[in-house]
Amino acid sequence: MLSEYYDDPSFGRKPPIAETIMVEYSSPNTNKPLHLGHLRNNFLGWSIAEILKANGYNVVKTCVVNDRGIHICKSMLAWIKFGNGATPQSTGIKGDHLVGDYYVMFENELRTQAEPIMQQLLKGDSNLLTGEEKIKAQQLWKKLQELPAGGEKGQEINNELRELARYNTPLMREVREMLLKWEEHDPATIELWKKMNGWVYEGFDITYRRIGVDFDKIYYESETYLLGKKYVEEGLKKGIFFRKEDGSIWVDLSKDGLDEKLLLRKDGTSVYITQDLGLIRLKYEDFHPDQSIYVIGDEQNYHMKALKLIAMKLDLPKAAGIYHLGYGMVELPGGKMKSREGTVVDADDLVDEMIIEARKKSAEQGKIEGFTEDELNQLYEVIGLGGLKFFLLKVDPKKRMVFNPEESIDLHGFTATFIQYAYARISSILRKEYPANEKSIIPSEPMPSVIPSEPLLLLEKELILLLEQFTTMIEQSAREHDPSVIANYAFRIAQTFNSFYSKHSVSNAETPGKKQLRLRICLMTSHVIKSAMGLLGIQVPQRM
RNA sequence: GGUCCCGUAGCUCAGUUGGAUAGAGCGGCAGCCUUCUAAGCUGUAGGCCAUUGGUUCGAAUCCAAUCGGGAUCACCA
Repeated sequence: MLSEYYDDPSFGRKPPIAETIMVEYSSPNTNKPLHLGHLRNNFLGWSIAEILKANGYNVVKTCVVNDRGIHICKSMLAWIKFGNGATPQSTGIKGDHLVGDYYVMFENELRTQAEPIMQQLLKGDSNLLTGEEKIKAQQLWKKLQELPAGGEKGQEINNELRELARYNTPLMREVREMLLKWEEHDPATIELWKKMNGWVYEGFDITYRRIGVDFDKIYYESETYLLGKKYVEEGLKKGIFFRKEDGSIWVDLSKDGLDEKLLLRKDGTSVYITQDLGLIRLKYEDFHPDQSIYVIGDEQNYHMKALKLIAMKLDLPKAAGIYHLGYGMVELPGGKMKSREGTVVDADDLVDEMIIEARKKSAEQGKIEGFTEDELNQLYEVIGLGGLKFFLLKVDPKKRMVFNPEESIDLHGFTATFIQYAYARISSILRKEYPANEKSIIPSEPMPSVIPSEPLLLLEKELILLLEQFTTMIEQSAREHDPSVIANYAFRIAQTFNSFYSKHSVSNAETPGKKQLRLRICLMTSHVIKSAMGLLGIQVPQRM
């Protein structure tokens, strides 16, 4: 094994096969900047795509941007009301953040407007409401009177009342009007929508580039949200779906353990799942994927299960190849992230912080001699960003995880830095042995094939056995859709190498044969580390 | 209430196609830099694998129940 692959940077990867897999991930809304949860999604999606490529698949990375709907209208309305013509240029604020700021302003204003209505409702006075809502509010209020205060049920009703209050504010009325205008292609509304979305995309681009994430194809919901209706008609004809008295169209999934699911509103407009069905077809026409992986939070398990079932019932192409990679929420040590409490960790801020921290810690280490300013900046980027990616990818995607800021910037233990450090040490050895090849670290002349006469030492053997497993790991991580398999593996390699390194010398090996053997082990280890980390989207430095 | 996921060391996590003394990292304690980078290495303490019952020669792993945590069940997306 060693003599065959020691100098093969692509060791572990498989030859291409004629099978296409689409990986959909990231899929942001355009009313808010990216946050910590999105980072887990992005890193996961990107890494899974790489892992599948390493298994020989043809991979198409896609992103479905949710660029339309009431949420973006909220930002637009707040901008009209409070913006005074502010732009990213005039304020110096990154586009996605600027738009996000107006979204927050909208929510604040909404709360202010809803409060007096809520107070009225709580007094049992629902005269501010009309029709069905008035009746509903009265019913809710009566129920509330019968319940003990502070109970869970009471809280629920309270929330429903609050929803009613919010819904009936002038602000919500305005924003709904705006959405209607958008749907009627009102030129001014569309223009503003395009402008503000444009700002968001500029902002997203910067973030994506920075975190090293990209896509082969981007779909916009504004272009796809009307798709899928004809499949509903089709399903209706085939008798898979049914129509209720009010005209809405449903599918009964109770035989499959789910409930009835709405597919088309009574007014004939589509819902989330309708456009998803359309998108399946569109994706198929564009790329003919054999499998389609959706990287979406596990709170959508139910939705994705329903989507797949319906697609199978409709006999959409490759419906059986739909796979939902549902990942758990990222929580903070104090609990969930809540925008209301301002505990949302912004993606851009977090990346900045990680890099600053990398700089600080490097200075503490006192290891910055002999680097140019550019090299240092690049190194901090590699360490900071790598640390963040590794932290989010090292745990099983399916599980909820706790993001501890202090732990995430740690450079010791089960971290990217630990592995990067091992790589830098190997590079240092190889640099010394092959000074002419500092850049490539690959010797220009093949090493003489020396069959070691001495038996392998324990750590040499361990390391070789571990290296041999790389192919298996790549297979396993793809099969389980789990980059943490690779992260764990890379760590074990680095760990074993560090032990080996401190116990046995390479350049001053006991015999020339041993030296050749160890050089090969080193070379191969460095290739495997670089390759494994590459699958996670993490770079490794020659020196650090 | 129905469905689904989770519960392993003080903390964060591996291990779950059943197999030998349950593994890492952090944190604690004790050591190691005149030899290839100490962002490292070595040693040590710390666990009734939520609980109870079952299947089995054998269970952290499979089954059931219970307790605790979470998600979801919208004419929202």
